[in-house]
Amino acid sequence: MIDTSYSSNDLEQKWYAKWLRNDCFRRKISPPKDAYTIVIPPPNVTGILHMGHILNNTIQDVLVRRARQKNQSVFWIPGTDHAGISLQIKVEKELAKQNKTRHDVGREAFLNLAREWREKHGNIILDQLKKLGVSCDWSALKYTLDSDYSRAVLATFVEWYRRGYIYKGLRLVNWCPISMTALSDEEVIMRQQDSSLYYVKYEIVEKPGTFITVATTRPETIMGDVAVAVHPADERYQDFLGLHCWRPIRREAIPIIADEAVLKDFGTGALKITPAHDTVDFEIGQRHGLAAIGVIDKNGKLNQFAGLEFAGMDRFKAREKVGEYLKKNGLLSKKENYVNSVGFSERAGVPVEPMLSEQWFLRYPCVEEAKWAIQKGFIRFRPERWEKTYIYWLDNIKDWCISRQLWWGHRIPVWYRKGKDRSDPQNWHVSVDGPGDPENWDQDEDVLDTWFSSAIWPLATLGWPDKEAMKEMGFDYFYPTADLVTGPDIIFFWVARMIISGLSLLGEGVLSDDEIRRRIPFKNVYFTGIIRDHLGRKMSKSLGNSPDPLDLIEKYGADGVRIGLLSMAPHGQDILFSEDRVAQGKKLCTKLWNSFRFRQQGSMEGDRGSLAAIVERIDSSALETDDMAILGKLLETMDEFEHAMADYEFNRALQILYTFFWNDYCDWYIEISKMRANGTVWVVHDLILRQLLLLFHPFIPFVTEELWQRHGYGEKFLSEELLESSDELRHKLSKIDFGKAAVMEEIEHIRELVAATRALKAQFGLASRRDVKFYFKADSGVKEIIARHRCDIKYLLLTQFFEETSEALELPTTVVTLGSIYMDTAGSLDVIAEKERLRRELMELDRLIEMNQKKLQNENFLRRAPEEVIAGARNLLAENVAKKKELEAVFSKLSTIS
RNA sequence: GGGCGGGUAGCUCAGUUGGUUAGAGCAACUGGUUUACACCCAGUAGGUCGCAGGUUCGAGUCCUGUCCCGCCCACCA
Repeated sequence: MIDTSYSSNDLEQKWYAKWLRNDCFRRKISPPKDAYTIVIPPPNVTGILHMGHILNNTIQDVLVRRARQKNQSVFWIPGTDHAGISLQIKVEKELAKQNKTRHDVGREAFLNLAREWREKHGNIILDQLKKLGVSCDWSALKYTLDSDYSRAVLATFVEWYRRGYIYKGLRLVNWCPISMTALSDEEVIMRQQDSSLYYVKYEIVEKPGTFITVATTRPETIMGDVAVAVHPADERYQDFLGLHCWRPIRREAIPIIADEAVLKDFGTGALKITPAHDTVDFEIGQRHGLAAIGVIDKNGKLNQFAGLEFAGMDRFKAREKVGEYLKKNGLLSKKENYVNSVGFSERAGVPVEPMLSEQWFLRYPCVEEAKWAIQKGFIRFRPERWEKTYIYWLDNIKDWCISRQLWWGHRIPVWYRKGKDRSDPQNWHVSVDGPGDPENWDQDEDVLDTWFSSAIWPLATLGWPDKEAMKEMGFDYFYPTADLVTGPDIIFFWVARMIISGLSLLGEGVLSDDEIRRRIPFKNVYFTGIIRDHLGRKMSKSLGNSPDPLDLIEKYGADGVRIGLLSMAPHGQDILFSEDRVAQGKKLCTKLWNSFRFRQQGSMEGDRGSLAAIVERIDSSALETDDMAILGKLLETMDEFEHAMADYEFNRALQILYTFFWNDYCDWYIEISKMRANGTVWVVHDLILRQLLLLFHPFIPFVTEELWQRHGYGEKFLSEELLESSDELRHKLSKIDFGKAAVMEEIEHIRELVAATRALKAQFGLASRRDVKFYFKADSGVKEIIARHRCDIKYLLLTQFFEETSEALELPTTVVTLGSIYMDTAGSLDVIAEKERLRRELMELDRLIEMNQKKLQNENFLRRAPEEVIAGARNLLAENVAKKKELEAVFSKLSTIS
């Protein structure tokens, strides 16, 4: 006999190693089987495993394992992402400890340090994933800086450049003064901030002594002002249009212009125009042919154009100083507290500086097709609502700044002819391999945004664009992938861009629907929720509110963690983490383990090496209603389970399995089988347990594999076993006639009877153990049913005495569908208390009866409600009336006693 | 400012297209070493389904309004 519990860690390590050794997760290009592909969202090499990864990868593993069970040819592609800025910052911090910057060591040495770091730490997260049991094909492991992957990234750049989607331009970009690089709009997060609104007076040149006042939150950029703008229809300022005013610092005359973009009712209605440091101003400047004067440098400090007094000063310090300066000179009419939104750098956590800078941009290709793919349902989002977010983004899409002033990443494959004008495309060389005479060229210093490389993840992991590699990886077979599992926070960063890349890069020309279907990178996107702590806060390192997943795995087993997390993950909703749920997951595994201990009580003889063998052993003539009911329930459970899984509702699917396993199988069927441990019963157990292992396996792969092997269910690994659908199983069990005896209903009634009687006993404060006598009164047709189950009933009620009576007894009673039960408390009946109990129950019955009567007297209801609803109401009424009659009979007898 | 999601038992959540008496787990309480499991079994209690209207024979479910909580987007400087 096995132990009452098991060591999850030993068992999990053992099976994972065995699965790998036997290539269980290896892809096989095997048409005509359907392919089922998932690309893992590549975790950052700088990251450590957190609860989000656990949830995300558990879901993928469930999908993938279930696809294998359905005889699909599975390919789950793992990999990691080089994490551009994030890793670069890490290495720079290391250098800073030695008081060095990356420039001190130089590009090559720096890259070597980064590579070393990645060698050392980069694969930790993969090992952690393995602990979780993920069944990726590790032979296909990809890293975004692998040489073939890098070539794919560069090829993408070159191709889009060739087609005119990539261009270099002088634009206002989001500049991070800490990381010293440009950022995309998506990497800027808006935050509310307490700041001040300065009202600054600009003197009119043509009317000395007259002022126009502007309101600004950024006085430190005044030195870059090139105009003051008002709304063309603003009556207050009509007289000033065409005039000039003095820039208050670095005094110079600047024009007063009119532009529609100015809001009349904000501040004073007059706006200072600083094209070099504000997006609106930049556009206004463009419209009016104004110059742009940059007064802030790349490091966030003011430059010489800010004037000697402020040059070299940090921008926030300068804000204060300029404020003081203005006040001193009587140019500050007021300063008020103000809350506004400021764009912050996602990584560095400081406000980004809008800055004029020459960068590479991508004008997104295939934007309309990318919308179409969703609108036509070629790609489906779950939950669907995210489609709106996606479409909205595409509708408002802006060109993507793809160059980064970093070293760690894919270096932009553009070379400039030495000594020539870099801004002239005539002097450019753009190719994957570079020019043949490299000595005459300088390569662009910048690298590409990490997300640029992530955008081709589903393509490049399958070998694209190398024809040979694509063939070897089975591109044509495995692409498009089936499901993508990720968080909605990266719809723009990643999901949308992958869709665009797929659509654009797998060919040119106008896309037909069929062509779109061929090119999309995935057919379904499942968006997980965000995991929060019990207070609803996002889990994060800085808050320290995230449990270490490895600790959880240590404590509850990977199986427990997986199932616990899934059970608290409602469809696409945020998840409040609770360790209790994980503990519950572990409990389920232990319970499953123990149900097999029970099975071992019986004879282990008989072939259970296959479903056919087990079915063969079933002697259908020996089956009793209990057996048929549990088998029927199994089929019903499988039906519901399949539906839930098809809808990606994992927690519901689990709940369905859980209820069947725990309540129907363990609490009921196992209990009653103790009364009749014969061969037939054990075969039924074998069948149920086999199916349970298969059904649970995608969720808890380890413990199910262990039990599968221990009980000799087959030659193969459970991980490689197919699972027949409920219909197929129903067909295989066709020799059993579930329909003829309404067996499930019969068992339901018996269960109701037992539960009600137990409750009756408990209500009288009688110890479960105490043997009490019971009588039952039932109609003639029903007596047989009770008689058939008398043995079970007696066992479950822990009584020696359960006999028929033909009339109502003056004893505590409960009325169920099959009849009335009376409990003989052996003279210790508290008549008063019992009458009180009955009175309360009768009141409740009266309420229900009245409700139903009213309903059934309503002509509209009778006319309009569907028949089965009316029939249901009638039944209910009849039942309750009968019940009331029974209880009243007892009640009146009790009355005569007292 | 626009959009989305949520408000159901003390807690975390289920509740298909409106239809029998609104469910589960956890926590609480009561009783149990019943020959798989105390990581267990049996039972009890706990809800005016955020609020107000409306549609309907019938509303947790549909409509309108409203109040909270959370998220995303947005150039009021």
